[in-house]
Amino acid sequence: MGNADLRDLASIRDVPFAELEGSVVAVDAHNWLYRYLTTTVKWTSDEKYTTADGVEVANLVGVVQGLPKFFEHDLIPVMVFDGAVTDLKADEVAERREKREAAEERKAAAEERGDAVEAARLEARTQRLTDTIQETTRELLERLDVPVVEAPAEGEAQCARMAAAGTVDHAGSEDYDTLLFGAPTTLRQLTSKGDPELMDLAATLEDLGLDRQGLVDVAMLCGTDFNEGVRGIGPKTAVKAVTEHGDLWGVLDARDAEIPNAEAIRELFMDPPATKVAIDTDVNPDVPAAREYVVDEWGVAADEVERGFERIAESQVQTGLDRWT
DNA sequence: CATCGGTA
DNA sequence: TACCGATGG
Repeated sequence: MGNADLRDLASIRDVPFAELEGSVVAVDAHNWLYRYLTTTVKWTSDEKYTTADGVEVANLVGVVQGLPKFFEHDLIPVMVFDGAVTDLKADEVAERREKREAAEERKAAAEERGDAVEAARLEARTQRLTDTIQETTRELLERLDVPVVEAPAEGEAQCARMAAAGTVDHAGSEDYDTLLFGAPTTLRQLTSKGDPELMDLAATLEDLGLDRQGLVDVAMLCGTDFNEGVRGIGPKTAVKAVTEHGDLWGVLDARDAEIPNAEAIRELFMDPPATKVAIDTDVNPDVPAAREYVVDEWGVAADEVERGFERIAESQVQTGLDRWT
């Protein structure tokens, strides 16, 4: 499950926002939202982002605080939602559930002994995107006129294929799967401060002397979301081995190793389920409607979102003027 | 997910 | 060079 190994292999460089102006980015919505649910909620009380009915609304705050970054830099976000969980990922999902349950137990224990800080920290690990969260996020995005895409399966894959097809300029995600799914470029760190990072597929392949299939094979040897890696093989060894033995099968033969479902996983990375879509990039947020939804309909404290809405409105004025000059 | 200290 | 467990974000 360690695909952080890919960071060592990928060609990544910082790019100033100025170089990205006008770009359309297919953002993995789950990934993006998750950052806000773990960071925004983390150090605050549960009640603050929960309605009287116990409905989680931190996502709404996250969206309002997170989107201005795109608008202010003249980037057009396309939010891509996950579809069905891939069968192959069943193991991984089960593993996550176990981790989550373990974290929930520890959190309960922390609460028991009155350790609020520890409990809050663990809370972050037990968060997940409920149906309500997905639904209210979509409703808000609709009011902000942000394009939304439903992926047939992995959101990451859909983002990557949209980038590969030229439907968007870049994929946007914090992790590395988009590289394996074939995104020519992926923007990372769109949520944090400072300039984003651009992960470049062609440059990566050039550096490693591999083709895309070779890169997928390397990743599979190191371990991906869908398979355990081969014991004793890390990024360096994997590149050397694939170069030497030609492909995944050659390496597995030589080492007398096996990867369950290797054929299917390899195919999944090379040609993942994704749908062709057209994106309307003429985005005109209806800020009053969005504010009404968040504040009046869901009861989020106005001061939590006011600044975000202001920033969105201001950036619209800006780009509106730009269009006439 | 990133980083780190420590081990094999 | 890889693996592991811990930890902060």
